[in-house]
Amino acid sequence: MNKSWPAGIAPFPGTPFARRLIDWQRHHGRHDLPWQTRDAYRVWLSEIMLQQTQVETVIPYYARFLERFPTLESLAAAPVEDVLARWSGLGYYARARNLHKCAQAVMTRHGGTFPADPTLLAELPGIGRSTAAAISAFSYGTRAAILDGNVKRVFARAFGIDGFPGTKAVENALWDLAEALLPERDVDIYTQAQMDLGATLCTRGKPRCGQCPLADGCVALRDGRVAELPTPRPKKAVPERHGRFAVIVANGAVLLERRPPAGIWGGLQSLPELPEDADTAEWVARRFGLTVTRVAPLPGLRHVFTHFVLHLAPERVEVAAGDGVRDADGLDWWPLDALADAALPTPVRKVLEALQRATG
DNA sequence: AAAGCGGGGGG
DNA sequence: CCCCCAGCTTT
Repeated sequence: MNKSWPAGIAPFPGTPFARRLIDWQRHHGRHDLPWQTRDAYRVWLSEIMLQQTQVETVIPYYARFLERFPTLESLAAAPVEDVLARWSGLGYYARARNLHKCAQAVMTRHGGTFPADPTLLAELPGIGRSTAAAISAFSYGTRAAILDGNVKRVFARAFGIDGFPGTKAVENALWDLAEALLPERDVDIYTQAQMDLGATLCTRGKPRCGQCPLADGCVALRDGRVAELPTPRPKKAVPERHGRFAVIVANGAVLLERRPPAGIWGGLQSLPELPEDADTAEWVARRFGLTVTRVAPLPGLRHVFTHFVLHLAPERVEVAAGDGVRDADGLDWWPLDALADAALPTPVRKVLEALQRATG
């Protein structure tokens, strides 16, 4: 309340910033997104899915997820494997593991109801300061500031804020601004307006400044700096890694191995990873107690992560029918026609779907 | 091919 | 606390 206006930042001329956004939202914002309810469970689910992921991508996942987990109770009671299976393809799978933990925490700590206080929300797994504010504003009308990528971009341009928003100093300045600009009322509309303005007008490339309600006060537009703000992340070289994966097939099923709970593709089902120098047939025979009848390379795949590039080299391994697998913990023979139900990362899904198409 | 997108956890 | 990590889509 009554936060002091940040130093060196000029207020918007005439109509205040928040008023402009709220007025704009009523006519030009999005009002028909499937999670625009006051149901905190649905709001929370959407906000977690929307972390690092755009609206259009989220919509089908959101629908399929709610179909399987219609209530907080059903989600909390489900095995984490089922949660990961419905998350498969969305990426950042720690979000799904935290989502599941969070559902259980809300059941035990809060009696099955999400708290309205953003501070309490932010103590739950997977919910940080911005997500907590969004959930409480949308679900309960709480007066709390968000600061997501859209807001950072709008602020950086509108107020001419230099510096990469990932650095502590710039981020602190943006949070101060977010708090100072927060309106007294209609915070839910204001919050949606910031997201919608950033997603539909003040986009990264080709922003539509001609339609922007902030145009007459926008520092970046005035100074011809729209294209250079916000300041981009400093570039860094990404290392390359190589991985060999065994595609062990028998009787129309493939052997999947659950990955360790943390790290890349944590908790997901994947293909067994071959050691760099191992002889494929020998390693598969020893590791799984299977009799290998044939090994053949499959087309490789280049998969780009933010911090490294992974070259996947899959090898098709045929084994004698009727062989059982030794050390069955975390291992599953998965029918190729049931891949839709598997908790697979996208590149592994690609490899297996190509194989399924090839073998019919 | 490069950049964008919130939060968790380790050093 | 700061730095690194994670996976997909869009441009």
